[in-house]
Amino acid sequence: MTDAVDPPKARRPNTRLEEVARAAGVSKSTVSRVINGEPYVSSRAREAVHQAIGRLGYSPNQAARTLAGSRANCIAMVVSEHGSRVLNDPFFAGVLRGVHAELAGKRVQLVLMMSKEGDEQDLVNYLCGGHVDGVLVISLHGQDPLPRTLADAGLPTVVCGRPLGAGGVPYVDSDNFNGAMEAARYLVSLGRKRISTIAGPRDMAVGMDRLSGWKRGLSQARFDTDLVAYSDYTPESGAAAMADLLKRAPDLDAVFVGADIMALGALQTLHAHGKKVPEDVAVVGFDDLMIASTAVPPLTTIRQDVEQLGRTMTWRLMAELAGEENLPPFLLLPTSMVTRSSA
Amino acid sequence: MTDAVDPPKARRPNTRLEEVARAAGVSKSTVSRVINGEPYVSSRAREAVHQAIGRLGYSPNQAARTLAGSRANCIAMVVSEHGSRVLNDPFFAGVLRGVHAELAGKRVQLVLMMSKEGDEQDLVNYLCGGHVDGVLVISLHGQDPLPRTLADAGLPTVVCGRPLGAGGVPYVDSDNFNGAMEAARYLVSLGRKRISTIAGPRDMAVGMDRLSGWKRGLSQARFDTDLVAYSDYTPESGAAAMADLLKRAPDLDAVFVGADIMALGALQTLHAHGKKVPEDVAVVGFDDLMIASTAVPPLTTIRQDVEQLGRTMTWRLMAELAGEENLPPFLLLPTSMVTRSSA
DNA sequence: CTGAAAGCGCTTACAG
DNA sequence: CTGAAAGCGCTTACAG
Repeated sequence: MTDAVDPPKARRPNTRLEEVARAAGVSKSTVSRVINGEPYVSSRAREAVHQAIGRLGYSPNQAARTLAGSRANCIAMVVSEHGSRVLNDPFFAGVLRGVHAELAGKRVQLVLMMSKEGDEQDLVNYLCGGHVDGVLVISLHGQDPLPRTLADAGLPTVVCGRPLGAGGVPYVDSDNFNGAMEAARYLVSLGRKRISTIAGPRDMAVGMDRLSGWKRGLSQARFDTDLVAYSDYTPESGAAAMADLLKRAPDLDAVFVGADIMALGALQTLHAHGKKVPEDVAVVGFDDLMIASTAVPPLTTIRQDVEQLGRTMTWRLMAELAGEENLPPFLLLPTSMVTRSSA
Repeated sequence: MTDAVDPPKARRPNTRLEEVARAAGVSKSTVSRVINGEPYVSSRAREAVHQAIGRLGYSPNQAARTLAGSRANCIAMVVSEHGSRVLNDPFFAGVLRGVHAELAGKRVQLVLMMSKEGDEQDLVNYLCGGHVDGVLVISLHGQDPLPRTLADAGLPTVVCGRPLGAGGVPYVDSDNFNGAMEAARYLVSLGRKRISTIAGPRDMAVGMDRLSGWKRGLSQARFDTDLVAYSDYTPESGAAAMADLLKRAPDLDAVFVGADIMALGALQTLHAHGKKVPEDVAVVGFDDLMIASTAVPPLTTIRQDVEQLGRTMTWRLMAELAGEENLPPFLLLPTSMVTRSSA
C-alpha cells in the first residue's frame, strides 16, 4: 500500500471565475459584472466573456456568490404540516409545478422544507439566517404562526391560501367564496329545493370560505342554510358526512361538497343509500382533480387552477424581492364551473 | 432627502461563529468541531459551545460552510420530464415525503429541480458544479440520458425506478415484476379464463416490468398472453385501451391494469359496455392510490409503497456519501396485494 | 468602462 | 484536546 505517498489530490474540478477572466482577457470584476447583467460593460468585453463561459462550461459557484454578495439566489418553499395533517398530493404537486414554471430562466434555486410541529425553531433559525431570500409557505393549518414569524423577522414571505392567523402577510388564494357561491346558485337554478353542503375543517380558511360562499348563494335565493356537515379532506370522512346529512334530511336533493376528494366519498354513500345521482341528489364538488372526470357519475365541480396559484405566489415574491412597491396584499384567482353529469 | 447621509447600514444580522466562540470562551476551530460532531473535543468545551449556540440562536451560514469545506450539505432531487410527460402527482408527492422523512435530523438541504428537454446542459453544469453532493433523479422517461451523464461526471446519483438507458447507475424500484405476477396468479386462482392486461408505455421500465410479470404469471399457468393493450397513465387512455381489448375479445373475463389511474378509465368503459365488475370482468390495478378505495367498485390492486421508495433512495445516496462501500447496485421493494371488490 | 484588493463566514491542515 | 492562519470563489466599494 503506497496510498500515503499519493500526491495530494489536486481537487480543482470546476472552472473558476478567474479562468474565465483569463480566457476572455479581462479582470475578474468584469466577468462578475457580465454574469450579473450589470450595465457599464463594453459590448466587446461582454461578448468575450460570454464566449469564454460557453467554451469552458462555466457555472458560478453559488456558495461563493451567496457568501460574498447579499443575496442567496435561493427561495424556500416550506410546507408546514402544523398538526400533522397529511399533505394533499395533487394540490401540492400542482403548486410546485407552477412555482417552477415561474422560476424558469431565473437563476434562483428552490429549496424545499417541511416543518412538523416542534421543529419550528430550527426552521425559523435557518430561514432567517440569510440562507434564502424569501419564502413561499404552504400551510395546512389556518392558525399556523409560521408565516407571521417569518414576516416579522423581515423575510419576504408569501402564503398559499388565506392564512387565518397571519393577518398582514401577503397571500394568494383561489376565490373560494365566489366559486362556492356559483355552485350554490347553480344548484338553485337546477330547481333543487333542499340543498346541503359538506364543508372542510373549521380551522382552515379554504373550508370556511367555501362554506361562506355556499351560504351566501343560498340565502340570496332565500333558502335555508342549515344542512351543513364537516369533513376533513378524505374520501372516508366525506362518506361519513354524507351519511350524517342523509340522516338529518332524508329529503335532501343536492349537496355541494367543498372538495372533490370528499365528494368521492359522498358519492359512495349516496350509492349505498340507493340515491341516484343526479336524479335524486345533485352533487357539485370543488377543485376539479383529475379523478373528478372518472368519478361515477363524472363530477360537476368548481375548478381552481392550482398551478396558477404556484405561479402567482412566485411572481408576487419575486416582485417583492426585485424591490417593486405597492404590491397587492393578496391576490385571488378566479374559479370556473365544469359541468359534467353529477349535477 | 438626507438618505445619502444615513450611516452605512451596519448589516450584521446574524450571529456568527466568532460570537459563539467568544460566548463559549473557546476558539472558532473548536466551535466548528462541535458543530460538525468531530471527536477530540473535551466535553467541557462541547457543552459550553452547545449552550452558547442555544442562547444565541446560532445557525451556521451554509454558504460559508460549502465554500470552505468540500461538501455542499445539499442534495438535489431532479424531476426530469424528458419528453414533457406530465408529472404523476401522487407518486411524486409520496416520494418526496419519503425523501424528507429520511433526511429529517440530518443537516442536509433538499433542492428541487426540474429539467425539460433542451435545458439539460444548464442543469448538468449546475449539478456537476459542486453545488450539490449527490442527486436523486426521478425520470419519467426510460431512455433519459441524464442519470448516466451525472454518474459519469462522478456525482453520486440514485435513480427512482429502473432506468432503461442508464445501466450501472444505482436505482431503487418497486418489485413491479413480482407484483404483476401476483396479480396474474390471483386472477387465475379466481377461475378466470380469458385474462387481459392494459400496460403502460413501452419506453418506461415500470410498464414493461409489470407487463413481464403478468406474462410470466399467466404462462406459468399455461394461459395465453395475447390480450395486451397499451396506455399512457391517464384515465382516458385507460378507457380507450379497455375498449380496444373488449373489441378484440368480447369474452374476456379479467383485466390486470398496470396503474390505478388507468384502471379508473377501464372501469368506465366496462360500465359503458354493460359489463359488471367483478361478475363479468374482474379488475386488478397497481399502485393503490388513495382513490382506489373509492372507485366503483372499490379496486383490488397491488400496493407499492411510494414513500418507502423515497426513503430508500435517500438512504442509498446518503450511505454512498458517507463512504460506505459495496452498496447494492439496486434495491427492489416488495409489493402487496390489497383485495377489495373489483376482483 | 475597468482592475486591484478586501472581505463574506466558515473548514482544514498545521503546529502545539 | 486546542488555536492561529490560510484559503474556499465570488462581489463590491474604491480608485482610476
